Amino acid sequence: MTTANRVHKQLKSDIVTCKLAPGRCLSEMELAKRYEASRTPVREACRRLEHEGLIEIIPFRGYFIAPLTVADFHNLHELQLIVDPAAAALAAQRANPGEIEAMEACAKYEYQVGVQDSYYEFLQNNLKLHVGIAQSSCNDHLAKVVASIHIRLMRFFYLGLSIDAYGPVLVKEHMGIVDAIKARDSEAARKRAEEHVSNSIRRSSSVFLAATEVRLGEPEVD
Amino acid sequence: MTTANRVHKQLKSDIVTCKLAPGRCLSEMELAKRYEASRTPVREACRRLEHEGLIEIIPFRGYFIAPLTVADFHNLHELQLIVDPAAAALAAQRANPGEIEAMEACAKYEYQVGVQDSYYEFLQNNLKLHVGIAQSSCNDHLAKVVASIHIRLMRFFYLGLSIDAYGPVLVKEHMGIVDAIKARDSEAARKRAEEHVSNSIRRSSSVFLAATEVRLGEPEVD
DNA sequence: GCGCGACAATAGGTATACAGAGGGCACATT
DNA sequence: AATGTGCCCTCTGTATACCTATTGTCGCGC
Repeated sequence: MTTANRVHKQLKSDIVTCKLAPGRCLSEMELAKRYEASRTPVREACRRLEHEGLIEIIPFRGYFIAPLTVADFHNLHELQLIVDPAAAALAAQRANPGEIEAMEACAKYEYQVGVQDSYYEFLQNNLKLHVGIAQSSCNDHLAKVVASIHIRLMRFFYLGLSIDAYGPVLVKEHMGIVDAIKARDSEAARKRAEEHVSNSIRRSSSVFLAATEVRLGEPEVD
Repeated sequence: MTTANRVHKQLKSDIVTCKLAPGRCLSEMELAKRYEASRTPVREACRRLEHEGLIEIIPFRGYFIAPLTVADFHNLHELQLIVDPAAAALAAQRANPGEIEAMEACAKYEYQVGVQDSYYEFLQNNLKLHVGIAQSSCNDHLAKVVASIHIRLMRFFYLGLSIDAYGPVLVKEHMGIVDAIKARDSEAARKRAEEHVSNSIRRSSSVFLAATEVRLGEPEVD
């Protein structure tokens, strides 16, 4: 593992989990100190994260943790609604038994309302499930797209925008998708994935609309 | 324009147009000389291209122009079949007059059979059309995905795998999509885009199957 | 008092020196 | 003669010094 890889991994984790607030401004030196490395690997990590949409770089100005906007939230969900159902349909045709088993394990995890750690654990499982389904499509390019979308959406989730008493419903929807894949029913998998994403959008938008874009995207005063 | 940007742009162009053969091995110094820069911006450009799927980096070993495989060709088209029709459908709802005008200009370009330069010109217009439609969807994330897919597919086209007497048919299909967008007919746009991609796959696969994966992915002996 | 311009401070961009990992070649041993 | 081991060379990864662009501030002039 090179230093650049390590910094990338740690920084990515800190951004996705919102330990580093959206909109916050950072300098290379600051990051170098934080992760105990020199500027070169930090730069490399940041460039990668820029491409992943987690950091914005303004030449000669600085690095900013990408703000979370209502538009992004909407567009990411719109895109998810396009690719996730398609991935589920392909997975139903191509997933191997081991992959299906892994999906089931992720799908049945339910968070305990009010317990933050279990919510974070749930988010990790949720990511693994969605990405796992996409990987089972045997299409790496599709899997990359799905993973990229989900990573960006997770930041909204980590901000607590979707913490709610939806636990049992989510498990039910997740299991429904996995069951369809297990049954090799391509169209059912597509339909259930589509409904799941639609429902997620509906569920989270009510919470999300309460939060103003300004609050989310605002640079941290520090 | 920074040096890194310039190198990225030039190198990308050289890879997409297959001036640098797929599978070819390159060193940082080699690239630095070729583009008259030092290693730092070359590294940055290469890392970006790695993320774009045009270069493969093996730690401590070297840089390779990403090989073209049958699997990639298939997977990219499969993904295109998922996102392109969706983008066209959204474009029909959201494109503004200026964008539609630009689409029409690209769509009507027809290459002259046998004239290589006109084929290359056609490919550029083809890229602009597909990406333009995606951008008209007003969903940046979707547009990025569409652009990424098309850039990778272009390498196959530049290898001459699809040079054929399909010119008039292509123009007709392209115009069909644009007309549907212009008429704000979302479902027609989706359907025509889907048919267009399907047809493209069918047309190119006959040519492509003749070329063996080995020949394409083989590292250049130099 | 307001505005324009120059300068200094800051921070990213680039070049380069240095270190460490991998592979290849040569020599020795079996 | 073949194989294994060890050294060396090359090329990537990292650190750092230097360059340059941007921005904010200070001062002068209108």
